[in-house]
Amino acid sequence: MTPETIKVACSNCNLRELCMPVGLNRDELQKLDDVVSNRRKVAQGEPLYRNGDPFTSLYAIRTGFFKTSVASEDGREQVTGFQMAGEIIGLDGITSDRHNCNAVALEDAEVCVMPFANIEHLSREFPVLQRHVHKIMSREIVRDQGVMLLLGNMRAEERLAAFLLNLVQRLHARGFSRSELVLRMTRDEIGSYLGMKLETVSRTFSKFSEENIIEVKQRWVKILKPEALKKIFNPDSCN
Amino acid sequence: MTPETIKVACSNCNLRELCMPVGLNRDELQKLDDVVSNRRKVAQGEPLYRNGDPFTSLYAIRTGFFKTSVASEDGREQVTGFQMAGEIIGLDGITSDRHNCNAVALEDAEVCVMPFANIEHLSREFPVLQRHVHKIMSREIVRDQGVMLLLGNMRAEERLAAFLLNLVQRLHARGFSRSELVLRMTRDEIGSYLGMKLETVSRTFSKFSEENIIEVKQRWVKILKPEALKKIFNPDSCN
DNA sequence: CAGGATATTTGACCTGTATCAATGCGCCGA
DNA sequence: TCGGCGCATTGATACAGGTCAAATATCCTG
Repeated sequence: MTPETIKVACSNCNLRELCMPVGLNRDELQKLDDVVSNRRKVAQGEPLYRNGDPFTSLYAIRTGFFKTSVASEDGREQVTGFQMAGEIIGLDGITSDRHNCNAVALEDAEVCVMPFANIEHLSREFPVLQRHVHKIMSREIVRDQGVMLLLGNMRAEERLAAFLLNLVQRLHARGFSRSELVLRMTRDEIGSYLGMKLETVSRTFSKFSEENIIEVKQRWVKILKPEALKKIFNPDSCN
Repeated sequence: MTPETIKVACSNCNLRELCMPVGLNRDELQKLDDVVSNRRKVAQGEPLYRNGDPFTSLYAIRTGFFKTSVASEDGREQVTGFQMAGEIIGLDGITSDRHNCNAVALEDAEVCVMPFANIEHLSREFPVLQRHVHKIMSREIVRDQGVMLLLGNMRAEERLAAFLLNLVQRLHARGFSRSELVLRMTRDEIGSYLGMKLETVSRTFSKFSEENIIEVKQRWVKILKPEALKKIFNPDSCN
């Protein structure tokens, strides 16, 4: 094991097409290495941070899978997102210098720790990085608004179809299959994200399965008819 | 009309405790004046920007009331927020250099136009401003996640109670009554925001009214028992 | 000031999803 | 290899909120 493989380095990370370094040139990439202070492993089921924790850093996911969630004061949990390799989490903490949600690893994971002070410092020097940070935050806002549309307007089948299409699309961007996936989350967590009960999630999976749109076996899912899913998600896009 | 009243100037804007200038000192405030290129009036019902419009600027609301909304491809609209004086809109446009939602004035309004290039330029010079911009974006993310919790987990009464409490709290921060308000949006728009049908919104208003928690007459609402609303919104906070 | 368009309220009924409950599957540790 | 436990599936039933419809109130315009 050479020092290079141990040292934190965006400049030779294989996620650089998906993660913070998007669009940076070689020089800027070198500089970005300084932003990442170290890596941190998070075991399955363990929190990366919790609601109320002091905010210091953003995290770039190297490996593994996370969920973020908020809770109402009487304990109801809402999953606000599922994050995979190359995605940035922790943005919720900037407003109040404390985290405003929980981030829990759904499988053993490793993240790059990027102290936010470093990010701010460097993005004053590099407009490209500054712009990139702004885009990441804005993208999260747009994503959240898409979830609102889902939760506010769509029916169970539409929600699940949208969810599956979104997941598989993101996985495909990471080199995985376009049609097969292994869910890292429980039916309950899917339900929490989609605003439905776990039984409804299960029933909807079964329904899609009966209609030969997908094949399901517990956490393993194969998408047989992606167009059918798209049509459910967006009735107008038929043909 | 003196030149001063026409010239755009954060340094003597009466919203400076609520808007972009929060926490800036006199010097920084002077600089911030340069960020605002001009003002723009938007008549009731008119869009400030539309989904797909090129993104150039953020907007600080000086007067008036806006709604932002996204739409699914088959035309269903989801209101993603209501914005009032001192709030910043347009953040949705940063990711893709095009706006990703619609912003429509619900009453005659005036906004300060802040070209995003200016904001980025100046926030490279002033860490305080940089931090402030980041906080504004992060706050929007946290707000959106709160809406997800609302849409995913709460029942109609809880949603409307939360909505009213939030509105009246923001209005109070702007010097308005803590208990009386005039809704600037229709039942349909409230319903779209809260993920329920206009009839349900109306019924829920009537229910609160029968229980003497509020008094309603069309758009005019008086909150008689704020604690009762809080209790509905969060069953655990009772006493 | 009249008249039509728009927004709101209210009622009756229906449906999608929640709830409650039982069974089944699969993984992990002893 | 065998329990045991967490997760998933499936069924039966209930209910919150949606849908459809009609009456009423308000606002704008000519």
